Amino acid sequence: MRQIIDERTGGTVRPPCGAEPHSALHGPSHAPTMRIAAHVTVLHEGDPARRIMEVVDGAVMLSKLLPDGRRQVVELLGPGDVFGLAHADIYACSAETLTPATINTHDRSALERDPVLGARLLRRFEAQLCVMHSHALVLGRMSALERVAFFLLRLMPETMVGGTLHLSMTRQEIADFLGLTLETVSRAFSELKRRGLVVLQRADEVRIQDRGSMRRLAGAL
Amino acid sequence: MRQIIDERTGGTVRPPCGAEPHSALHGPSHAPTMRIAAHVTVLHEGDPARRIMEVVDGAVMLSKLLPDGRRQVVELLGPGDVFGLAHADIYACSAETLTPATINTHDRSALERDPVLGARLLRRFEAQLCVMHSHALVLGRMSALERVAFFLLRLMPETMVGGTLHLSMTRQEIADFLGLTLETVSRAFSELKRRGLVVLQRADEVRIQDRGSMRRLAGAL
DNA sequence: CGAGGACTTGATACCGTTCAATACCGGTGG
DNA sequence: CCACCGGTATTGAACGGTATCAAGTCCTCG
Repeated sequence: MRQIIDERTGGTVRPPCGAEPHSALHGPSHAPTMRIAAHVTVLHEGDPARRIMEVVDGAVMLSKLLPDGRRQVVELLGPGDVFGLAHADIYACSAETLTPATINTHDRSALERDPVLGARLLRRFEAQLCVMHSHALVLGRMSALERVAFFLLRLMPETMVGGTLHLSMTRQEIADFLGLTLETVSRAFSELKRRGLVVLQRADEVRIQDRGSMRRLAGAL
Repeated sequence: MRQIIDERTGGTVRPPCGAEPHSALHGPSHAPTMRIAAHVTVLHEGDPARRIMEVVDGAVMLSKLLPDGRRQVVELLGPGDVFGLAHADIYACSAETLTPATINTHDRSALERDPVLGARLLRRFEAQLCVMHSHALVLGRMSALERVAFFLLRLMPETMVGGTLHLSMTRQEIADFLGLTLETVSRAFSELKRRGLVVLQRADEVRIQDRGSMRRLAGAL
């Protein structure tokens, strides 16, 4: 059995589990904005789906569980990304903050009425669907080393060239995202380090040393 | 090296490769409907993305390639599903018909103007995104046998209980969808047959014998 | 009847998992 | 300040599932 839901609530209130997280800190009742600590589960897979959420700031991780406890992190979200999707009025994924996050929520009924919101979500869904397509390629066809290289490139935007990337995920979370075990992820990091493609200041601080080789490994992201 | 694009054009014209498939058989020029034979590549990954397509009838497969030829089938589409998505005005996937298909195309610019179309696409994108989430779970965390069981259940709707399912995909295509090799897919079919969960009239005609066991294998679809 | 393609099955190799031991890091209390 | 502790990460050894390589079979079509 595996530890699934991390309850290191960073000191902030947790929204009323699975029901309506209506803590209106800012904004009107139909689109409240919430400030949430890191490592808080915002949504539970299987709960009734009443709201759609938008990440304003911070990072959120969506995951799904198999009955026997195997977990897959299906999406990593940043500012602008949308979650709280549903099949048959049931949330399809759990959502957990990776960092402190600001989240905007909309009532699903508002979706029908607000065409501006609809247009924004449409663009965002298209982008997220494209990312999922790439991720299917990663999960279905790439080796462990390639997956980790891809992961790091994805987290390190072109802009920040020489910067140090802070990973806000544990090896286990990265493994669940990449369809590997934490040991294999760790070995892959060590191998990338050994080859001189990355430098690990600490376990959660990476600097990409040789971006060209990384790209080649990741199949040209 | 692998055979990637299947050119068994079933006798029908192939739309002008990658450019605007404007064969207006039915409907006005801004939303032409095309009738396309089986095994025709409608869209090429990397081509400029001008249009959004909707499957009216038939089955379409979306796939992505790695530089070295490895392929992943990222989505299987049926009536109502949408494809032709893009990052940076470039098609993110290739699209190939699995059966004869009827496809509706919309100019991307029409998307901005037509809120009814937008609302329909939004609902559909949400559904497809949910399916991709499940697929990530399949690719990242399931064994070969589980993947094939999941695949068959997904293709066999609840309604058709005792019916025979006709697979319009080769073992290679199924393998590329499930992140396996064709040999492993074949072995999985044989194993399901051996266990009495399915009956194979022919290689491409399956009957699900024991739906309960299949569900258990697939992790309750 | 023969040819080609798709599928099945077998033998072996390899990559990633599993199990286990050890190292590291931050925090707490002596 | 240091010893200790819990959680996380790294590393090693053995195992196993899937890929790979290679026949051989079945089906369809000419």
